[in-house]
Amino acid sequence: MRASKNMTNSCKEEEIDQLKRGPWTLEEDDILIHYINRHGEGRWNSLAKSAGLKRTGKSCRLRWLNYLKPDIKRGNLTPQEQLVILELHFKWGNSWSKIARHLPGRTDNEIKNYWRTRVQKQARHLKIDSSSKRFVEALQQFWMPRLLEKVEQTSSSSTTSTSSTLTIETHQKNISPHPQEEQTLHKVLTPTKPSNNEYTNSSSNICAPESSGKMLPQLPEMPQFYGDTAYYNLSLENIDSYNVHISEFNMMGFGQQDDISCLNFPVADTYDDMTNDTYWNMDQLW
DNA sequence: AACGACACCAACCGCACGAGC
DNA sequence: CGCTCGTGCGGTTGGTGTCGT
Repeated sequence: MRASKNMTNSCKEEEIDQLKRGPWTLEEDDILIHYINRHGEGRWNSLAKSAGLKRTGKSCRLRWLNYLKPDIKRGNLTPQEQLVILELHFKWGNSWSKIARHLPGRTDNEIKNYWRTRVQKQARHLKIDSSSKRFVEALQQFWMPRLLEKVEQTSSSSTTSTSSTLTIETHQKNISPHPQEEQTLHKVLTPTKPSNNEYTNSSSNICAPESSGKMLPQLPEMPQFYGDTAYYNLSLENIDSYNVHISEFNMMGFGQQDDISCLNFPVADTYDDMTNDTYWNMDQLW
């Protein structure tokens, strides 16, 4: 009995020794794709054996889910996707797979990598603990507005894609004004400069919450244009937070829109160090 | 051109959990 | 009840490409 058990163990060890590790070859990919196309996913250990792959079931599963699956989206994360990641991370923390479910075609691994390489890098840069409230607030105050700006630029420059409707809500509260912060937030509210040089309040980019289309009372009638960027003559002394509703991202699978359509940006206390743009390496965001 | 530092990301690892026996 | 197996998850590692000196 013991002998047979030892034999089983040694056979298993031998099998494990023979298993291949490291990067997948094109041939292996091909085998896995064809096998799954014919037999479907699941039972990864037996799948690996039946397909003749000298890989663990785990390895096959990972390769399929993170790389080979047909609906996997490749390439850089869009500003929209980055916004969703940031917002959902505030909500759920490092639940990458949960976050990934809201980003069709993106894998938990990809999102995790994005967070670790890009977001945490900013934290290191700012010398703040990435899990700290301070960093979260910094992201909400300086990073997300820039992403929003990017989203807006993308949507306004694109004539064919579904436009992103950004809905910005303000709350009243006294906070100490900060000049640089002021400029940042002004730019969040930047509409695309109308081609005919006329700005109208009917701009669909900025409207009241709940998709009501009502204009924000805090927004001035006319922005000041400097180049292609419009700056509102808006005092931030009374603004406590933004709620940004992203109601029409051109992305699939937003069935649970209620969960994520409202991006809440509380404006925190002053950030003496972080308000300087040089602390934020925006080039690496997209 | 050579080298080191750094960034990115695919792949691996260990753990947890549920199902089935 | 305890064991094994399959699966999923988050954290970590290592290979590779890029950039600066």
